[in-house]
Amino acid sequence: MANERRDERLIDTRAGVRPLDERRLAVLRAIVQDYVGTEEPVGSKALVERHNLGVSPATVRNDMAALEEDGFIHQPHTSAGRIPTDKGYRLFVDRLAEVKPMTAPERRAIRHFLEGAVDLDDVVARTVRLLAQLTRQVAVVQYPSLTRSTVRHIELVALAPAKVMLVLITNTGRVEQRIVDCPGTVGETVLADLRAKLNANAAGRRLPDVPATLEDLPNAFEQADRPVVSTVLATLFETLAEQNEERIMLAGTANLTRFGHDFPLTIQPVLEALEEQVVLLRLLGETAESGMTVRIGREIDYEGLNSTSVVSVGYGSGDQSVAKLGVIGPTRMDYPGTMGAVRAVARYVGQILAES
Amino acid sequence: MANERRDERLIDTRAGVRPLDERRLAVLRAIVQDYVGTEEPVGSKALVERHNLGVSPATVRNDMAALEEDGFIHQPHTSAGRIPTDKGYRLFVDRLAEVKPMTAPERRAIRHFLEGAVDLDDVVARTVRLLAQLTRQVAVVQYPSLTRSTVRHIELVALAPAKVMLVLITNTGRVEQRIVDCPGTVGETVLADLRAKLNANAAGRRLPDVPATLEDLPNAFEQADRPVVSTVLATLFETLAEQNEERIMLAGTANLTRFGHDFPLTIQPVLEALEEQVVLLRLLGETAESGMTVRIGREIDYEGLNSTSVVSVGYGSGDQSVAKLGVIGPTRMDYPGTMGAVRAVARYVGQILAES
DNA sequence: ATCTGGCACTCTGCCTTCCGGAGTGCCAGG
DNA sequence: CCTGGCACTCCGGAAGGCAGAGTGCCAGAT
Repeated sequence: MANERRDERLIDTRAGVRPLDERRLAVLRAIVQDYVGTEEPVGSKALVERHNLGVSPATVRNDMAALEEDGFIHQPHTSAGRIPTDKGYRLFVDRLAEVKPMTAPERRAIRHFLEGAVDLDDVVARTVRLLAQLTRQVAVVQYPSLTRSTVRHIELVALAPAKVMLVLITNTGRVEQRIVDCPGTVGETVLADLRAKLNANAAGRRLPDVPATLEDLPNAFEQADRPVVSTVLATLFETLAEQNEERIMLAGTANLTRFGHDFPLTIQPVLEALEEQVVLLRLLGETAESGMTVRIGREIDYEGLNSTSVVSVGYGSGDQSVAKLGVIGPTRMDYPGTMGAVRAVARYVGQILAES
Repeated sequence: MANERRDERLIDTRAGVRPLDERRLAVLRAIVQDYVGTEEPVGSKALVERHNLGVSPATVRNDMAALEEDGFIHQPHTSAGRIPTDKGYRLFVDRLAEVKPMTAPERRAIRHFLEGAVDLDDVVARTVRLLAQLTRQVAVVQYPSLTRSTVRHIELVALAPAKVMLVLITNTGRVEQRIVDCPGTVGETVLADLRAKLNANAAGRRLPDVPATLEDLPNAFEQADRPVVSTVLATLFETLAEQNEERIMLAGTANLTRFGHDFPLTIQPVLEALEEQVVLLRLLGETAESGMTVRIGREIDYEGLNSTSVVSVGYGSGDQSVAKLGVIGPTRMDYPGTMGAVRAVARYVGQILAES
């Protein structure tokens, strides 16, 4: 008994002012669960009725007072129930919640739904819809980024004597194309030669590594052809480097209507944020490289999303993540369930990408 | 005087039960304008104060009673002001409103903003944002459709011995790619030959016309290669025919918050509709081939959008329209302004597309 | 030392009531 | 055919009242 207590004390150094004993944590957990379920401030009596805490409401009240003093819960008005604060959710997520795994039928359904996809666009589209449906929140999926992918093929097409179309195809199925205006006519043989050399050197490499391997390529050509080759290479490098081409797909905005009672105020800034690709990209970008990231309320450094939480995770075809996905919902969300869904979907998209 | 009356009678045969004289129309116009401005039912007294109708409130009341009987306006409750009905807006749009042209500075701004686009995606993205901003409503832009475009280039890339990637590039800058699983190995020479023949026959043609010109192509190849050629052709035709690949871009959903006072109810079905590409495509699809189309409230045969209006128009690089764009807003919208913005934007996108 | 039952207190949410204001329809007179 | 006047209706907000839920605290029980 004494030992247990000591343990908790150690764990809780950061979390609160005073040591949190087992029961208090249980109370917090119960509050979070009930509040998420009912959307209404939860009081001591209701708590002991719905969870068998084995103590009386009065005792729970004492614990609640302590939890409030430590900033984990909060009372909208005197004589109302308690609501978890951001800090309370944080503790809940970190210590009290288990990611809820999907059931076997759910997993089958996910798998089956994603397998029907015909191309990359479709994979992303299906993923985002699925995620929105599973979590009943707003889902965001980033397209597999160019940076992390490898080159599958580079194609050059002569459109006009001095105009070449450059097509870059990645292992994730993404296709980027650019028109190159060349400084002079481009012979078909040169083009074929260049095409062959490009693919020989670049195919299979990760995009950021490509420029290094091609640096000396102009020297392999006749003096006369070097300007053209250099121009094409420049465009290629530019395409490779272009980070801001990162695209994002969104679904489930209709779920915003279930956000809260005080409508326009809550929903407007969120809708605005969702329209800004930049914001979404930054949001996903802040996801940890491995493991799931949960950001809660004020932890998000974008004002419009201060009353939302974001659960995000990387996904990829191999062990390495090539892009991120996640959901955005009210801070009052079902964290275990949401995290379970996000993790499962990420896993399966990864598999699908690896197979194709 | 008598003549004038006869004219109106003729014009109004469809619109109402009784002939509508000039003043009654003026009253309707004033009601629509005021209601759009204030969002509140408008009464007789306020009307005569704000518009110089030259008659007393009592007279206006008589006109209003008539307008109501004919179904152009409607009273939310006894002793409240009047609100235009869908039918009222219809009459307003058809007979009482002039499309409001953009001012010169506005036109310059539009032009300038769109000219900054670097590729097709960017053009569409800029267009939709611009439209949302100008109208302060939800904007929808359809990508230039494959059907109306012409082939710029067809590219074949060998990915594996029996795997070919087919890339189709259209004159509007759109790129479609497909992986073809061939029934047997494909020689590089055959591939080159096929590529050359494909482009020779198809380049410059409108997409729907392409299949006819390529029908006999397999016969130009050795017996042994015909299965491969046929497979590639089949995939190409499939890609050409695939109407449902029509993509759409959306912006301005945050403007939905300005829809009405009774929130969740109004906004939810709209958000749901906006997530359904199919619905949006059908919506745009119903736009007339030439001229602007305005659909008001119940005229839209999709339940979720029954309290919205849609203003849409085709746009294109030449005189022919290659896709549609439009905005979705509350039936209570500024029709002249919205129509002006939609028309102007469509015109400029067309120009931009034609230039590139 | 900790939990518990009891009690007085507070506050919200809802319902009812109650006007003032806006708007109407109708009628009689210009 | 228009207009001023008038009685009527109804919405919307303000004020008051009441039940219910929840709290904090204290004294007694374990």
